[in-house]
Amino acid sequence: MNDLLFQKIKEYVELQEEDIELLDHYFECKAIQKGEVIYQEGDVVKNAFFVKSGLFRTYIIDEQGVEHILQFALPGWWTGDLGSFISGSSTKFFVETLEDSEVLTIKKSDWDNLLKEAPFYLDYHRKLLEQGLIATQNRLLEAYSTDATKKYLHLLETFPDILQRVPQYMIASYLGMSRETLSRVRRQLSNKK
Amino acid sequence: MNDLLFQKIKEYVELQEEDIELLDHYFECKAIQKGEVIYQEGDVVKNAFFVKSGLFRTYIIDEQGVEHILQFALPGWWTGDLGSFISGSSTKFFVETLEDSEVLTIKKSDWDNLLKEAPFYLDYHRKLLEQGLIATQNRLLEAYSTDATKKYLHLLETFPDILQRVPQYMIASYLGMSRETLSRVRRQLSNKK
DNA sequence: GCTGCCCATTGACCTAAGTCACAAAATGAG
DNA sequence: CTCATTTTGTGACTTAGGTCAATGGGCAGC
Repeated sequence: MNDLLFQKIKEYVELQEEDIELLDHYFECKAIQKGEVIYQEGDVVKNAFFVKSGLFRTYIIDEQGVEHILQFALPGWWTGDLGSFISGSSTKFFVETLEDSEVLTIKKSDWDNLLKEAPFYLDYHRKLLEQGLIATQNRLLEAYSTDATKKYLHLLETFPDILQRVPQYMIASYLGMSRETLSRVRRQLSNKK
Repeated sequence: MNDLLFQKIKEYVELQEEDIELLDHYFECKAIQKGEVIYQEGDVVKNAFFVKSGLFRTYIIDEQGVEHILQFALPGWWTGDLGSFISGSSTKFFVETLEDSEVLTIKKSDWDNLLKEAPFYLDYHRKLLEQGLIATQNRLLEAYSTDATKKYLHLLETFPDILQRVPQYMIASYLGMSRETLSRVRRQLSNKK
């Protein structure tokens, strides 16, 4: 069942019985194996993905061939590429599972219907966007005003368990530093204790 | 009149005659002098601001007392602090005019009414949030994957006129570099030509 | 036409983080 | 259990960009 989705939506808006039926109608559950790349650079993203279980990463490969991780998506989060999904342009991102995962997917046309038909969904989506924008702004400020150690400590506070689930070099990429730097940050922190 | 607001909304959704009347009813025009700080750290942001003319900056002051500019707002843009406005929490930001400006303001309760009563407005706001989130994600990736020269060149492409209107040290802050670095980047670029 | 102030430039030096290269763990497949 | 692959740790060195301090230019107010 799609309990997690309902629960997450309820954090923002009220849900009636018929709303739940509508969601059940539109969303499809799908299992995805660890290591699968569900979208890559050049693709047009035609589905939205709600993570039901497992873990995803979204990353870009720059001109020098270096990966930069934009997002990890844990259960209850959305993943994909909003820009490509909305506009139909091709994406610059790669979206990949880091663990065996389950997602709820909805295709673009159904998504648009849902937004049109279901005010509660529009409202939920809007509030989610607001939160997403605020969070991304904060990350941008962190990128500009904070050194490597503080970025790492801040991540530990906000996602204490991510370290257990993701290799360090991906954490480093997410934080915008080299894996060597993260390794040294960790050593310094453990020496201090 | 509020033509610019109508025009910007029309970029995303259709507007009927009665919608325009509704907007006229809710929004108030206000002139703000150059150099005025309309919100500062600790305030609760109680209005949304649509820039009709002039120029704003939104910045933060970090623990070391250094300013970091998050946004310049040109005519047709919104400014303020979304997080504080939505949640009623106090803001970490300073919002300041860089030129004599005019804004359309709307207070929180009216904003909420508008979202409730006017589907077109909800839709407009949603699409604006989507664009904002995409743009901020791109800036974050740029911060992590691009050197000082490329960041500057990219800004020149996207806002060719901003340089004429804003002191260089603010551009540097917006780009996440020191004013000295920006100065050297500019010298190198002019030497190359 | 002065006087001050703000801003940009420049040089000298410093430092955080990146890069490279290699070694040591850890993980996982058979 | 073993071998291969992935991931992490470390040292030596490089580098982009930051910091500090001094200089000079532009322009507003008088």
